[in-house]
Amino acid sequence: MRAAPTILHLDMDAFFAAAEQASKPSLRGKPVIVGGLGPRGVVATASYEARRFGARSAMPMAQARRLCPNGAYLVPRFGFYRSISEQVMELLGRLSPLVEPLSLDEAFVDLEAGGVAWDAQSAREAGQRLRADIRAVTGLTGSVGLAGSKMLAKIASEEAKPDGLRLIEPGTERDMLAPMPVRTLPGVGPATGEHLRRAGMTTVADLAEAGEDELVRLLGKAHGASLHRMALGLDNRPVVAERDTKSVSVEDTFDVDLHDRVRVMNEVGRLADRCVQRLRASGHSGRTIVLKVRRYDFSTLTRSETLRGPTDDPAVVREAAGRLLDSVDTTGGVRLLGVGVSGLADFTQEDLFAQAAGEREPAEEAGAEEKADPGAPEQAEAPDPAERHWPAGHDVHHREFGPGWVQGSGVGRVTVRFETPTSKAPGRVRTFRVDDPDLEPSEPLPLVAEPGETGAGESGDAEGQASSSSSPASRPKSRSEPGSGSGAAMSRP
DNA sequence: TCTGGGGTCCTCAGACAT
DNA sequence: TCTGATGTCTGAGGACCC
Repeated sequence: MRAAPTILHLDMDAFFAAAEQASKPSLRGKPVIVGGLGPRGVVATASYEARRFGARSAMPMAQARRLCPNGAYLVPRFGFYRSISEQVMELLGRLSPLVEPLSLDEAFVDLEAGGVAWDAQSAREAGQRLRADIRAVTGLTGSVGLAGSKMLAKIASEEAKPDGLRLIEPGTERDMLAPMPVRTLPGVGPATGEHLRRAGMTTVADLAEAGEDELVRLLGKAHGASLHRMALGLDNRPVVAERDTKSVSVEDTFDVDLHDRVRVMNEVGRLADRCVQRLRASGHSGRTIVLKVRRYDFSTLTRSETLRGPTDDPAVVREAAGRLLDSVDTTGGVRLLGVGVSGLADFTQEDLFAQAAGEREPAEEAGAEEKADPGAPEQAEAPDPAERHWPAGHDVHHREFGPGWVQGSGVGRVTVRFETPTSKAPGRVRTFRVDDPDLEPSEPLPLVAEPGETGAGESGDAEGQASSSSSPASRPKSRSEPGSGSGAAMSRP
């Protein structure tokens, strides 16, 4: 084990929700929940205000709404979060060449490799500086854990939350870990936790005392042995800057279970095409095609087929996925379909397909929020091109009133709050027809004001209903938004 | 109104080659 | 030719993480 606490773990606090609050002054200090707004959506992130009502990540959205009926419910804007994440990762890169991103809002840094810290004192100073820099550049807060290993640094950042720093002094690790619940250790989820509880082990000290042989007997060789080492505070995994991708996949959960076999087959083809787009965008081809089917009763099965050689040909992937579907009984209904490719190789054919697909679906790269609506009625084909969708929380610009964001939409109306990240006070709310030609989707504004910039977003004083023009509107970037109809309940602060 | 999406890793079983 | 041991590959599923 490392002597000096020079592994840093950064975890941004309630990242998606905090980014939305920073972007929307009227939501600051209020419960904000980001996630899928469709009937089968789950919470991606709840702000600390929403957590006080019991809302949590991975909770069904319907349950969150019952617990926190006055919260603001927003769909994720991954492109926006990614741009903030890049700023944060750049700050981490100044500390060390060894930065291991875990997700948009989390990363490990080896401070010793960067030469910025060699003992507890210098590590603490580097951590404090980093937190101040993140706040200055993004306006958001992050929590920092410092320890001699990745496992302990992650536990430390969890303890530091929100907006804090915790350093685990060398030599104190085992005493600190001993009383903690087994679920604290990485790799212990609900199933393993219950398994251990039935064996009489509830704390990390119980695991350490049980010994490696007993844990291997209970959990298998790899898991048992690594868990025993973790329980002793031993973790020598290095910080790895670059990891090879092992698989690429896409999946869709449908708002209503699919029963029509032809529709199921069409969806598999569509998913195969999307998967290949991703595959090619990442510069890979792959040998093993995987079909995933979640049935009406939530039972999940996968079928896979390994080809003679790697491919990035959409027709080949589509055909293989179709063959795999032939071996699956879908009577009763299908809740989710997924297509993936693994066994990746580092080459790709001419990118003709990606080009063609890019022309069809220019918004694809922006992430999951841009995907086609999986919840469309089974009979319905492409939506009316004149119909515009306004996802809750997304930025818009009105020719007269300026920048704002969608507070909610439904029954042919969209409600917009006109404010920007630098507005001094919550902005005014106005409602428009969804096809109002003066209203356009827009890009997110910077969260932190440039030098010399002042607050904005309070322009105009015209009343409520806007133009009744019925001229065709230009199409918004996002093709659809599950649950945007009547379900995008928003607080009215 | 129960349970997303995109990944990784591990285990186990069966087929097959040596 | 048959049998058993062993290793490898493939396919399926479970658990976990963010």
